[in-house]
This record gives sequence, C-alpha cells and structure tokens, in this order.
Amino acid sequence: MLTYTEENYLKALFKISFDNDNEEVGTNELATYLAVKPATANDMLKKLKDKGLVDYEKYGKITLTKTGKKFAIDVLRKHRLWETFLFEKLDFSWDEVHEVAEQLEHIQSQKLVDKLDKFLNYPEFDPHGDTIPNKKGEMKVQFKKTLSEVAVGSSCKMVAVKDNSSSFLQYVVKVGLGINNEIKVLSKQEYDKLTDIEVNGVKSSVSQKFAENIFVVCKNCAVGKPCSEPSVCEIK
Amino acid sequence: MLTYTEENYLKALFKISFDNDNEEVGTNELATYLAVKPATANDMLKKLKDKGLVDYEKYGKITLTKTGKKFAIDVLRKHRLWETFLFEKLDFSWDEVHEVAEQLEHIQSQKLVDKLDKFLNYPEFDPHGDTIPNKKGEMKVQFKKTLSEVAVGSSCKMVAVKDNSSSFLQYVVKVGLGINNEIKVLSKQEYDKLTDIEVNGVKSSVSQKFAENIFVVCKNCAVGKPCSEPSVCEIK
DNA sequence: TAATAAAGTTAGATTAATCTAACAAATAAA
DNA sequence: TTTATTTGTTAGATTAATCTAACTTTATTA
Ligand SMILES: [Mn+2]
Ligand SMILES: [Mn+2]
Ligand SMILES: [Mn+2]
Ligand SMILES: [Mn+2]
Repeated sequence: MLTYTEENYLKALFKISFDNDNEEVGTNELATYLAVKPATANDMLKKLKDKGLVDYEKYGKITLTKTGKKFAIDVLRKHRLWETFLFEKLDFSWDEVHEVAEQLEHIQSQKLVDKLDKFLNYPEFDPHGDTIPNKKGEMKVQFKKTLSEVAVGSSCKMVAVKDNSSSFLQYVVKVGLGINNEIKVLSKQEYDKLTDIEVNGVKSSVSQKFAENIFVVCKNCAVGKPCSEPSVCEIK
Repeated sequence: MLTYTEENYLKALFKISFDNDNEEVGTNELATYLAVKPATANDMLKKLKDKGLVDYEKYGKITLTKTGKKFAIDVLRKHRLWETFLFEKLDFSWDEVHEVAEQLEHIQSQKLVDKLDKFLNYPEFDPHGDTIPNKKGEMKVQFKKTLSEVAVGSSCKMVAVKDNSSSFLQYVVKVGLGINNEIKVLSKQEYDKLTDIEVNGVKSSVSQKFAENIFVVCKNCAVGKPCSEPSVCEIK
C-alpha cells in the first residue's frame, strides 16, 4: 500500500513526463512541481526506487517502472473521475473541482472507483477535457493542437485546456469559451500576436499566451498533425 | 486546521460518550477504542488540550470543549452523509459503507459537504439508522429502545442497529431484518432468552445478544420510555 | 487499612515527510 | 579548457504519530 505522499510523487512524475512529450524528469524539476525542496524529493526517490516504483541512479534521470506507472495512472483516473463527479453531479464549476479532487484521489477502495465510474456512465474526459484512463489504464488520446496553431480562416472545436489553474479557467469562461465550443479563427495581428476569434456568433480577441493554452481539434488546418483521430495509448 | 488523526480522536471521544449515556471518558478506554496504546492516546490528549479541544487534567477524565464538540460533530456529519451517498447512489450494501466513509469523512471542503447534503436531499438518518447532524450540528434523536426491551405481544419498528460491524450487519440481513421493518414479538424463552419474532409474515428466533443490538420504536410497550417522540439535541 | 489490580503517565526510540546548509557532480559559458 | 552555473546529494534537525518498557497514581478488595 502506498502513502498519500508516494501517490502524489508517482502522479507528478507521470504528468510531468506525459504533458511534455514524454521527456525524462530530473530531481529539481520534480521538486519544483511538487513545491518541495530538492533534498526532500531526493529522499523520496530513494524510497520509491527501493519499492521498485521508479528507475533511478544517482545524478541520473527518473523514469517510472511499469508498476510505478500503473499506480500513477490509477491515481490520475481517480482524480479525473472525482472531478467529473463534482462537476456533473454536485454542480461544482470547472475551476473548483481540482482542489477537492486532489484529496479524493487518495481514497482507497477499488469498489468505490468502479461504482463511481459506472454512476458517471464511464466518462472518457474530465471537465477540463483531459482523458480519463479506463479500468485497464488505457487512455484515449486525441491529436489535438493549441488554438495558436490553427490557421487563419479555419474553424476548430475546443476540446481541452492546457493550463488548469482556476484563474485561467475563470478567464476562459469570462471570454465566453468552453469545452466543445466551435471556434472560428478570423485573423491574427502580426504586431502583438492577438488572435481574433468568433464563438457562437460573438467576436473577441485573445492573446498568444491565451491561445497557447486552449486545446482544439480541427480538419484542414495548415499546421500540425491530423485531428479527430482518436487512438488508444497502451501502458508499455 | 486539524489533522486526520486529531479528527479521529475527537470523533472517538464524542461517540464513546454519546453512545454510553454521556459518560466521562478515560485514557485507556479511548486508546482501546482507537486501537492505539494508552501512551499514544495520552500524548494526543496533551496536544488536543493545548489546542483547546478537550478539557483534561492529569489522571482526570476527558471531556470535549465546545469547539472540540463542534469539530467532532462535523466529522460525524460527513461520515454519515458519505455512508448515505455510498448506499443510496452507488449501491453499496450497508455493511460496506463504514470502511470507506472512514476515509471520506476527512476530506476538507465545506462546499463539498453542503453540495453532498443537497444532492442527497438533506437526509436525517444514515443507512444504519444513525442520525445525521445538520449543518448547525443539531442531531434529531428518537427515544428508541432495543428489541430485547420490547414486551411479548407488542409490535415495533426497527429504526437502527447498535452494533455496526459488518459481520453483524450481514447477519441482520440474513435473518430477514432491515431498517423500517415491522417486528412482532411473539414470545420469549425463559430458559435461553431466545426471542421469537415475526417480520413480513416470516417467523424466526433471535438470541438475547442479537435483540440487544437492534434499535426499535414502538407504542404501548411495557418497558422503557415513550417512543416515536423525536426531539432535537442542541450543542451545549 | 494494606495489598493488589487497574488506570494513567513518562522517557526514549522509530518512521514518514519535511526542512536548511553544506557539499559534489554535471553542464554551460567564457 | 578552465570557470561559473545549474543540478543533484548528503548530513543533521524537526514535527506528527506511533511504539515499548518502566514508573506513578487511583481504585478495588481482601
Ligand atoms: Mn494528491
Ligand atoms: Mn482535470
Ligand atoms: Mn476517520
Ligand atoms: Mn453509520
């Protein structure tokens, strides 16, 4: 059985790597992410190594073992199921769910997870558009791109947010955007990188930084990979 | 902010006292209840005293302060709301809910408790018939008695169980009993204290020990106080 | 009431998770 | 290729929660 803290370290390692094109993770990076000191993370890494959850050599990079990855994905699954529960059933707004899910993700009960999953009708995405791993640990991934990559004149559909901070999420709502909204990219200012968009007939302008944190899928785009091609990412 | 463990101690102090006619609680009793050693409980009592949550002098009895009681009741409220959620919404059986609720009761989010309460339509009793404190900390109490106190020839309604262990709860189901069932007391064997009862037209016999762990309300009983007289127990 | 038992306390140790401060290794810059 | 910077490690300390073993106080009983 893992402790609350061990679970957080494993989840952090998985997320840091997964959200950055499966890059290798270092001690300081991990420590920063978890808001602890490098010395603390270093101690924990030794423990996780002893337990066979991470591959790690002194001064080397950190990777999750198969077992470590399994646990990490399980915590992520619980986190996102709880977020969905709070959002769908208890009327939390999408900027409020994360904090509470950070606690709920550590409740130990396989039966609870299974029942919750069923109660929510086996959701595939959480309120932020992030994929919810299924019971086997498989994650549906979409070939999504950011709004900043969409060519002028194209239309796309918002599917997720990259920045999950409540300040950003509230801002997104304020701008009139939400998951599944159709976004038309009208034009881009070369001078200050502002992007003019149209959502539900309403026009507005968003900054480059903003556009980089909105994930979309679309066809006929000038940049990036084909969208709307869901596939399944198996656990290696 | 209280720790997980501090919350458990406060809840334990409240329950030991409440379930035994508001008796005063001792260190060893508390330790036994929480399955820790007396030395451990003693250390914690000092801490809780420092925090103003218990009244306690060396070698004396332990009582909760007003603040301590408030926290204890809040944990109890969360515990019983979660039990109700698991039972009503996720189809857990009544012998499975306690263990998971022991974890869920420590989730810190006032909003979550309020929303959950609303989602469950402000329930007054949990799956075991125990009263759920409302937001103000008020607890509806029934003048219930045990099945063993009911006179031969009387009828009564089962409202709760005294023993919450899953083995007992499973046994109750096996015997064909459940909350809100009408129970007719047919006869009692003087020799071995067996009680013959009838539930939904089905007759069976239960032991003295069993009968002492079933709470009922009824009119026209020979023993005990008047039933069916709900009142509200304010926080003193 | 004196002996015995029960209840409660203290001292010292352990484990998990964290920190600071000093140090070492690896990488980047000059 | 030295030097400087970044990255990572170690040693020693702290806090919360727990334990064992020894000790003290209170309560019971003979
Ligand atoms: Mn967490
Ligand atoms: Mn999310
Ligand atoms: Mn608890
Ligand atoms: Mn209950």
